[in-house]
Amino acid sequence: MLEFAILGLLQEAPMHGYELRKELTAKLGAIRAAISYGSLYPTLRRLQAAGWITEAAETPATAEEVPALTSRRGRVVYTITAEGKERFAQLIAQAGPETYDDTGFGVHFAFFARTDQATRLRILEGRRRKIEERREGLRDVLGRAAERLDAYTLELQRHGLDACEREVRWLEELIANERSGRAPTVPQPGTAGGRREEDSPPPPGESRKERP
Amino acid sequence: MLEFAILGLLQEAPMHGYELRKELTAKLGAIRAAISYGSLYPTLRRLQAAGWITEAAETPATAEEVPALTSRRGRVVYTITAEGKERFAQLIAQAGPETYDDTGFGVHFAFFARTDQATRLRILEGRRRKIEERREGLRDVLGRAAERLDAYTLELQRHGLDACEREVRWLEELIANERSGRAPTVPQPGTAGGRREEDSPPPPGESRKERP
DNA sequence: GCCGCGATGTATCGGACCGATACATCGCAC
DNA sequence: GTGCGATGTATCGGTCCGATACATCGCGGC
Repeated sequence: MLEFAILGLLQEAPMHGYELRKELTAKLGAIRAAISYGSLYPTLRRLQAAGWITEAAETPATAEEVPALTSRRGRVVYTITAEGKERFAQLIAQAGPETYDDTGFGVHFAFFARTDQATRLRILEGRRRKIEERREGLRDVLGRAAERLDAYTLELQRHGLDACEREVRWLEELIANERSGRAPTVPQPGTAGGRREEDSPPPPGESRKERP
Repeated sequence: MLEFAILGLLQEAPMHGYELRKELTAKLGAIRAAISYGSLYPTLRRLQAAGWITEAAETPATAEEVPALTSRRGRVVYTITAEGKERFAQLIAQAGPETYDDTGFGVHFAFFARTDQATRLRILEGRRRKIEERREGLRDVLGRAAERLDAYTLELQRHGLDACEREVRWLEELIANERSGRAPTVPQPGTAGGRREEDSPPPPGESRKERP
């Protein structure tokens, strides 16, 4: 998951760790609290070892001025490689069942602007199915096992059920939108030619179809 | 978290691993998919080593009938000890900031029937504060950094913001309800006078001192 | 002048939890 | 009589978190 998010973010610009964490937190704020350095740095090292990103100590722009007086630990800037972009594309293409759990879905969704329409649709439908299953499970418990559970547990289930129903509706809208809207499929990694606009996705969701 | 949930569940009845997982999944279905055996069994071992639960191989009721013909691996039934109950009470009393994240809150909430009212209130308010902070963060991003993000990411934030607002409202209701005396449930009065027989709520400091 | 303090910045360590996997038994439908 | 899904116990590698440590920088207050 983190690997995917990092590769996705670094395609927008090279960054150092701290910055990466901030951007990650901003982009994924809706689904995760904040990425821990305890996972970020080891993952960066792993990605570098795999050749998907390169690491470069920041050169002090004021060149010879500041030599090695205090052995300043410079910021380390990470840049994605061609292999890294390839890897990212591969991860998108693979997008399987693990992509449908809460975190996995959220992270993939956050990078839908870099995902082709067919895959977007596949992920949205997979997620919907998963949530529908969870919804049925909750309905079962609320129906059949209600008397075995205390009132607080039941209230928790009700709240969860409500969230499920709401998310299914949200997904329905997104799916309908994706299908009808003619998907100006965004910058495809690999297809070198053409526009390098990083955000020109189709307008998703939106739709204020509230009861008037 | 798992430790807490196991100690809580085993106070209702002794169980073996498989059963424990099923009950756990039913009780926490709203917040977690399913507990993995890869965490369940090691945790059981840890709890046993700490003396909070005891492990007993199930005795084949049909005693001498089935000796050691196939070296039948019997089911292992776990029972909570007095120290275990103490530990559970202690975990409730400690309930700090880690209790306010998604999973931690959910698990604690699921055992509110075994939690005294003051602690319930503290947890609900801590959770509310936390969600309010997340909400403000999302509003910030949607307000200030909106043009930096693509339409999908924005839609994700909007959906997250909506969920936050909804949860805050839910918590408000629960808190008001908790303060105004009795009744765990929020919207439905439903369950009238029924007394639960299996969950005897005799937690550390329940009963009187209610503020009508 | 200098002192604390919060933001920036890199990094490690132990532990919690997951997903895949393995293996064995039981009852039942085909 | 055989396959197959539910029941049942268990391990292993890997991901990620929370706590912690340490260093620099700019700023306001004393």
